[in-house]
Amino acid sequence: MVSKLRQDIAAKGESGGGALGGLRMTKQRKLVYDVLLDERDHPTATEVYMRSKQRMSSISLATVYNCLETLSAAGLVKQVNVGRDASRYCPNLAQHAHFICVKCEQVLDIDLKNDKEVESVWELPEGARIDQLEVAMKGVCPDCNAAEKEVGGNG
Amino acid sequence: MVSKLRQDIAAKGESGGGALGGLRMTKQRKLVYDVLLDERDHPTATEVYMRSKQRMSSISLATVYNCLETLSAAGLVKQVNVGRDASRYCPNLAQHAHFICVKCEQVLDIDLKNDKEVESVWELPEGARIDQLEVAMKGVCPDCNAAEKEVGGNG
DNA sequence: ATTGATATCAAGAATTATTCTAAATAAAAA
DNA sequence: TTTTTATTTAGAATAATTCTTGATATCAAT
Repeated sequence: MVSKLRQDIAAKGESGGGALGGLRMTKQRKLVYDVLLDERDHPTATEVYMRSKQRMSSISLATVYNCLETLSAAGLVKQVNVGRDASRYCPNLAQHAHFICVKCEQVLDIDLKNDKEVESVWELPEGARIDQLEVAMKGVCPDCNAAEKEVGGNG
Repeated sequence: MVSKLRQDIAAKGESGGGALGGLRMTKQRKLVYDVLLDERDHPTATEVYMRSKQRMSSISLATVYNCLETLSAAGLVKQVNVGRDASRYCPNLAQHAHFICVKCEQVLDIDLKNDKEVESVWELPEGARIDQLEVAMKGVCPDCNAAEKEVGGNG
């Protein structure tokens, strides 16, 4: 049921409408999804709301939250949590980690190396079923790191 | 300065008192730390508060938050975030991941395999400095998984 | 012990992200 | 068109956390 929503959005890329086992492809959902695709900078719900509002002034913050939730449940979007900060959202479905720069606050996608598995480095408990794996890194991004060295020079 | 607090707590294990470059080893901090050491089930701040209150009825929630923050900053305690749930705290300083069971909500420490590095599986951006790495897994723990199969038997 | 400076505590107010509620609207099915 | 169901909207409610302020405790020096 949820997978049909997914298929629908991916295939059509249009808000043609149509029932999908109960889930509907609405203007709002399409808009929110487009906003995420257009600027892949891991916006928060509020940021998505502000961007969405520019194209559909009537949309509400609650609806943005609803849409993000629905899209996440449908597997089209990933909710990104780093520490206690507001959740961010990204439409990159490949397995990846997130890096947040404590200086400029930008979030970078970190891809998995070829032929590697995240799970392989952990002593996983036998008999457990793992549904989700969230990897978040905090630090200073290459840009800020370079800028820091130039100014401070304090090794 | 912060490392002295750390050393102090680790070495003495007592609330002897004493200045530590500004940071003080107070009864409250020691208590909060002891609570974490006594039951290593990754309690939330509120849970730590309730347990602490049994031993020091005058302690306040705000103080528990302060202590947890101080201990985290000192590197004695790790703040564990899984999704948007309340932060949990653990005194396990070895590098490890966390697994939370969506059924029983218990949190398990997942150790790193010998000779493995988490970083090794990721395409890390060159020039970045990584200060923190948080790995959180969600799923069903071995116990709940076994119980589930007995009852449902569904797929 | 007394004093002065500073760190910490406690209680409650404030903040913030998020979820909930209920009525209105839109879309699909009949 | 009518009926049914899903969704949107606005605002209230919630929950975790942080902030504020005055009171207390601790430290360092006398």
